[in-house]
Amino acid sequence: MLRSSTLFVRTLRDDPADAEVPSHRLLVRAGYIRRAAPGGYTWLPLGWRVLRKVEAIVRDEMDAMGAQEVHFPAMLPRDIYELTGRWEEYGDNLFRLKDRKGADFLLGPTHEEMFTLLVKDLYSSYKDLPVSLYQIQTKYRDEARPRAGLLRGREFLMKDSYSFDIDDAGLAASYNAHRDAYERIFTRLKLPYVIVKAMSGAMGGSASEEFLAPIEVGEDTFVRCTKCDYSANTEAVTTAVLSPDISSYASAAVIETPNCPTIASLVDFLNANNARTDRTWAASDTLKNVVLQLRHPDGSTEVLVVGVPGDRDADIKRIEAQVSPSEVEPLDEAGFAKHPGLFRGYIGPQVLGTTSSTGIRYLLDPSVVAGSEWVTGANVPGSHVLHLVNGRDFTADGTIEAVEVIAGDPCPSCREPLEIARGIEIGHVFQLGRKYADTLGLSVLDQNGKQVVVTMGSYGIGVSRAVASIAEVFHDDLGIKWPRAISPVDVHIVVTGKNGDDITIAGEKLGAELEAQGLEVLIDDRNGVSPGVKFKDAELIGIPTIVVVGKSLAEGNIELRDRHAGTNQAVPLANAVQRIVALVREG
RNA sequence: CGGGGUGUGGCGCAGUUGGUAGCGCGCCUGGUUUGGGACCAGGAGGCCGGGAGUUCAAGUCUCCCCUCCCCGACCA
Repeated sequence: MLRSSTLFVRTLRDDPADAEVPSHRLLVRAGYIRRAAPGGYTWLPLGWRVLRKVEAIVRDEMDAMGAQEVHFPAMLPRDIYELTGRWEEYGDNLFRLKDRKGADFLLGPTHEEMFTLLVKDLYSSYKDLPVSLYQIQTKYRDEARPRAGLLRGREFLMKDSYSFDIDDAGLAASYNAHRDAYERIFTRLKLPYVIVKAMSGAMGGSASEEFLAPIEVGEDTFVRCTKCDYSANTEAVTTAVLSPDISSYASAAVIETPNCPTIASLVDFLNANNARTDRTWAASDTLKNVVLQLRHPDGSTEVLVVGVPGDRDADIKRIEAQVSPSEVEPLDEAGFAKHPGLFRGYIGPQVLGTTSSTGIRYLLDPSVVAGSEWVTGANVPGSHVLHLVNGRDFTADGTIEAVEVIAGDPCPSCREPLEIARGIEIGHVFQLGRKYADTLGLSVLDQNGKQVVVTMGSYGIGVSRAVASIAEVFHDDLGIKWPRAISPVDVHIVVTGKNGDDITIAGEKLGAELEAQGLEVLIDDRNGVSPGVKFKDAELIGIPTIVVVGKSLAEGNIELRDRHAGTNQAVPLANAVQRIVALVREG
């Protein structure tokens, strides 16, 4: 039985000034964690219990799906990360250190290399596969900006697992097994989640999904459909292509548009000098050509123009995700100087494209559909062209998802409006493919005696982050409200008597009986502490079931308080054990 | 890494034109209290983020560095 009188904890009456988000504030205030270093936290007894319970659920489900637990060192030699180029690639985010001989080491930010090499070390036949391995490990990343307590630290606990298969079908099965296990884990943790499509980045084609807990203080932005179950990271959203709204089939016509370098000035000019009869001109009638510069990994650069509807902004991050590993930036003055054919504000698709006069690659956002009609630059200062039809008057080199996704955009799956929300990434499942196996030489003999490169998946759950996310979801103004499965104990008994009186004796006896039934009990046995203080502490600490043994004992009752529901009911002491045990067992 | 803010006992804060540090909570002792963060009395606890400087004298002024928080960049 944990006793408040001796438990190593101190609750704070005031919010710590440096904590902004609720989970950070409450975990510190209730005595679960203490900051020990920039981005590093000490787990106090109550917090450590919660962390271990989350860990236990993760372990239980990983074991149940057939993955096997291993454990690597956190401190790893440089040469292994040199093999995949990640010693350099990871940049400043990697914690590096030297041993006494001057040899380089790092603190592992993730362990793909180690797992790959371990399997290579031990296995060499298709008969050994598939296999899934995992560990629950402290990870180190020298984040540019640790924040929000446990939500983004520089040292954190993560479950990472890796699957190894002989072929794509096997990988898909391993991937789905992990995905299912993750759903069970987050369900048991009572952590709400949405599974969003994520970018698979440079490797291309591989499936990648993130588990996000929809919480406002989260760092990830995602969209979800208000009607169907579509959801995606904003970078990974695909545009719903609608049929073009063609109002006329007039021929393209160049008109003079002096002093109209921006979309707004152009629209105003058209409405004043070239009004249409059916409606007014709008920004969405115009085609905006955004000039970008790609910086390729080899250091070379390439100018790229992206065409988007004039009422929408281009989302550089989204574009970048599709051209990764190349980097994207707007073309600067010096860049424009090298392309005299481009007149800023008057650029039109007639001079764009790899086969055009400029030879500049030209891509269109999918919302610029074939057959749609636009007002756009005439490639002469002070002139625009009307009725330019995609496919009739110009073509592009292809499409790229380019516009900034906004609330109300149509869902790619059902066309209903999308909404935008924030979330915390609590899990990620990813079909890695053969990237690591290739570079590290992990292959096995197949049934024909031929070497086959193994295909891998990698899967992560932020364990310490999950603790914070749960506190983020389950709290109120008074404190935390733990879900039963991960509460530091099952029952919090508040005894409001004085040492040695009937109330204290009854409370102690109840605690012992509950413990005999296998429950974990915290009893507030502090002497001389007023009931108000004990109630406040109990609410702050947030054990889901609070049992008050106090003045109602005179009528033979105890009080059963439900921290989640906020209810308080009198229960005869004689039935207390049975009632409480039933409550805890039913979860 | 850029912008803004911040740093004074465990926690929250005050500290004037430079004069040698204070309040509330918490903690200790004694007493009175005991159903919603009690009261009285007496205590302990601070290199005022670090360093350098100006000055007879620096929490306070100057310079450099660091921390934490927020926004952005970054983030398997």
